[in-house]
Amino acid sequence: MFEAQMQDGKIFKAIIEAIKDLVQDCNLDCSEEEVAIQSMDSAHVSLVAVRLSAGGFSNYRCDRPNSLGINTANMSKILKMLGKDDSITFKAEDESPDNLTMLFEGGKTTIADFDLKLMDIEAEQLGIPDTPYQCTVQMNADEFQRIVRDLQVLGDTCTISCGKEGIRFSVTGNIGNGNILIRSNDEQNEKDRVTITMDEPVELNFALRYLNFFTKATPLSSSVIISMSPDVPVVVEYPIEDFGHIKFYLAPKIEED
Amino acid sequence: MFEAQMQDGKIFKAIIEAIKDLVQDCNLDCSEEEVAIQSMDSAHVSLVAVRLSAGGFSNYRCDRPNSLGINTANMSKILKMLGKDDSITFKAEDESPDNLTMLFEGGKTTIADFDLKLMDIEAEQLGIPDTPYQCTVQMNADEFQRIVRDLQVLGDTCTISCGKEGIRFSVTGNIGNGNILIRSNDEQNEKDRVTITMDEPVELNFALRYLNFFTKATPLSSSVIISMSPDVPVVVEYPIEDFGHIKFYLAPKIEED
DNA sequence: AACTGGACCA
DNA sequence: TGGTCCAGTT
Repeated sequence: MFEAQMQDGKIFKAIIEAIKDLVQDCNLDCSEEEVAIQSMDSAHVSLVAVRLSAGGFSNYRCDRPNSLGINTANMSKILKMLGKDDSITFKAEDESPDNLTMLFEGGKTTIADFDLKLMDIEAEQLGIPDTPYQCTVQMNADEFQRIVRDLQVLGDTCTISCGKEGIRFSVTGNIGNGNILIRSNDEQNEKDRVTITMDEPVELNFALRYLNFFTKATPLSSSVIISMSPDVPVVVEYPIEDFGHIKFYLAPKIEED
Repeated sequence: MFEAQMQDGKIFKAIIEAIKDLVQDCNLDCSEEEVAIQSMDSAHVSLVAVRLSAGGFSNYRCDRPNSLGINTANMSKILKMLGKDDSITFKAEDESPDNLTMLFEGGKTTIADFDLKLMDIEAEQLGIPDTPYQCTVQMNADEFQRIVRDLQVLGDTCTISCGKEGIRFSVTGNIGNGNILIRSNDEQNEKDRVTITMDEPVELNFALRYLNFFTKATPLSSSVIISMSPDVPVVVEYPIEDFGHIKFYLAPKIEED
């Protein structure tokens, strides 16, 4: 038996909205410690990893590790029916369940329950090396979203350079070039603070198209954490309060000479 | 001579908006007691019945019963010009009038009047049995609208089950199943109150497409009254304060075996 | 599917 | 008056 209640259901809704453009089908990997999602996007370019630790749920029980294969578009359709302040209770059988049952509870009078048909999804095992990164930047998530959206009008590829003084986003395109520099600072209010932790400067190129997909997770977090090392995928992480995080991985473009 | 003034013209506008997707042409049946509309929808699947009692109008005079055949789309176009707080005064001749004249009066300075061309519409007489129903549920109209809209993503057919404890809306579809249960209650504020009056439980299937058409009448009323008996059409009624009601009838789908 | 404008609600 | 939600549009 798997059963877990999330008080603030819109967190789960936001997660599904954040990944559904990248990932068609994925497993909810439920264990005693967490509900996790790990999946390459449909084009096998980027990777999504979600962690919802058991401690964030108000009730959590998972007798046996289990993978629940969902179609994200269908899940999204059902979550459209989630009320403003509804909680979600997830339920599934232990042995190869056919359905994931979700209870939406809000006002006292209304209870909605939905069965989402599950599917078998082969779990490609994805080794994510947990190595330290050469540069890590924490900044406002809305600002990151705006930068990535804005720069897309100039070109497809964004150069992200991280040094002590700050992080720079640069695009070279037909109509012109652009540079946005975010300076490291120590603002009073956490929202505007920009924190940089680094050993050596790093400069890497990325496809703006994918960075834009990642920023669909912006509603989940006030800040975003960008981690880079030479020649390895960048990590774009949105912490999810009480639960864990959603992380996106994207390999750098190789410099064309 | 027929002449009637409706202080709050947007009630009539809302009625036309509510029925114009179902009914192309219909008669305004004017008598000493009321203005009534009765019509099957174009596909002859459902039935609309409106009653506006003479008492709701601020001036009412109907010398002779008369049927004014209108095209709802054209009526809607004229009503688009109704001002925010305008009253409407309807005027028509007794003997087979060619036009229905409508006066829109709001601020003291502006008066608009429009003549809508009338047409002859054969009045198919529609016997609506006025039998008591086995289950009657009164609930919030907005909530009913939301449920019917939401469930449409899961499938075409909705099972409505009414029992003592509440009313349940269920849909079975390809991507999964859904159940929304509204519990009978005795809320303080009338808006959230759910009242169930019943002899025996009833369970019937309906086309969500039509239930959705009916909810176009939601702006007319804070609550909706759903009445069901086995094997007869459901009645979805929106009371219209001071005037009467708009009722929709829809035959249940026969269980496929 | 994303964006937009419009409507309703707080 | 601003925010949110929904429907229509590209």
